[in-house]
Amino acid sequence: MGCFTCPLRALPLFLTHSADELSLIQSLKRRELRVEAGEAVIHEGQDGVPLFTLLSGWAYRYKTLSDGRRQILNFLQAGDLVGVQQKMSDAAAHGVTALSACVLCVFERDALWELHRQQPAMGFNVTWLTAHEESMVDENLLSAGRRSAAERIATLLILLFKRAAALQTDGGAAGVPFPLTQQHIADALGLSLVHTNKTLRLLEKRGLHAIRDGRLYLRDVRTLARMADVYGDGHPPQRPLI
Amino acid sequence: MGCFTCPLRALPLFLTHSADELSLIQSLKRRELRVEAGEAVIHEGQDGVPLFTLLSGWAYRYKTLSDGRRQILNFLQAGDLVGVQQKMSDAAAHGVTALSACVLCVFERDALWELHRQQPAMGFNVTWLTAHEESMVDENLLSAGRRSAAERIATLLILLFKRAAALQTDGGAAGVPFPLTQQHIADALGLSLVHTNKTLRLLEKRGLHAIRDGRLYLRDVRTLARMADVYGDGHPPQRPLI
DNA sequence: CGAAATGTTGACTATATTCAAGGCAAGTGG
DNA sequence: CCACTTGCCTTGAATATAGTCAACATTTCG
Repeated sequence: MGCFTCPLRALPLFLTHSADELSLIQSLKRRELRVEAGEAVIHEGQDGVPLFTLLSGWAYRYKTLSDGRRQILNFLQAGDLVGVQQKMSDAAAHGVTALSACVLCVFERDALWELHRQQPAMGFNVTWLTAHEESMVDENLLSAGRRSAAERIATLLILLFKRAAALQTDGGAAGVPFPLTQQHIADALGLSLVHTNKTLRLLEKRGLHAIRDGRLYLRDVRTLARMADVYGDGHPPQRPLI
Repeated sequence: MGCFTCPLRALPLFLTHSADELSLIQSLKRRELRVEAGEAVIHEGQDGVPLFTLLSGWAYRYKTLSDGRRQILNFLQAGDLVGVQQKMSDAAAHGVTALSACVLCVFERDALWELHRQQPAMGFNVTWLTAHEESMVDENLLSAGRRSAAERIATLLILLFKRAAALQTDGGAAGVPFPLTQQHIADALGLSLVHTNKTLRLLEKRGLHAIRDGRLYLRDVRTLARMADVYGDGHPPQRPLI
């Protein structure tokens, strides 16, 4: 699949790039990788990890403790860059696993450096995407550290919904795909599975949201947003796509 | 103060950069900024934030909820880049406050782009530092989400100690500076002040660490490391300094 | 010296975890 | 086609970790 005709780029969410930039990206692309739901994209502690861009599907980054406790760090959706941190790893890396069937664009080993070297604007975009992902982890840390269970769930639902809606043409009017199980939600929010279930049911009974057939519907965004205490009412800004 | 004679660069922790690279950094530097302990470097939500490098002292990044609950995202020490995320802000930004008296190097407004444009290697280093900071937030999220109070404190003490020790010539043999109050520890770990105090006293009574006169001493690194379940026994890798 | 910030401790409470049991839906093999 | 398994969701009861409240000690600093 050629980068020039990549359907993702057609979305208004993404910035347009010059022909030179697209050629560079195209030249660094090695292949596409398909993984099924539940399969690992990167194993925790693995090295020699290439750079990927997630073209479609959902995945998550996570870390585990030696006794098996798992923390999901953030969720990845189409357009997200995967594997930047592994290139800089000093401390233990994280794993990446597919939540749904995914297609990834696999870049060659030194793509990260070539992007910076050949097209500084693309290097800047890598920095942008990395800083942007960090700000999502920041938000999750605020949740895990300081929000109540209900607030955490409200925050997660709103933020995932917004991101997913920005990838759709209808803006989420008919809900968005939602491939997470309650176990994923629990692991992302630092809650137990049982407590996650009870809190989720509570919010649903109050008419704030619904999850059915693998789709998420927000029924009362106003109340959810008040609970979550997140700003950024409008649409997310345009972002680079590598 | 000239970048070529910057005392920080003399430390073995930092990579050496070429004369061209240093000249560029020097040319982007506008001034030095001194802030006292407790003063804000960046206010939450502020915009038009310049890029800084922390030359000496400690600071912290944080986010707050509207009712005042605060989460410290990570701690900043000499050599850390400050303000990268604000340049990319879509969601709410974070604040940065000095923990001790600090000296910061202030860069001009478009320094981030000039670094990428004029010296791709320096652009790559910005990406490196950003990804590295993200991995520290990842680790803190693992703590807040999945570790017990004692484990969280053990993790924080070890990681802060290692970073601070790498900036000293004695490697931390006589302890390291430790300008945090228990309130800061609590806010970083997602614990209450009271519980933080009790847990800290417990670990100290067991002979694992001591905090006296604003310095941290690790008395039993082995046990702390086992509690924390962090890998990375050796010294941190060399890192770029901008 | 007095005020304010920080640290310490006990008693009580609450939020969230653990344990246990069962339900439902989808997939598999006889 | 049906029994059986498996994964995910649901619920109640008992328990535990951590939070809140309150009081006081200690240190720092003007």
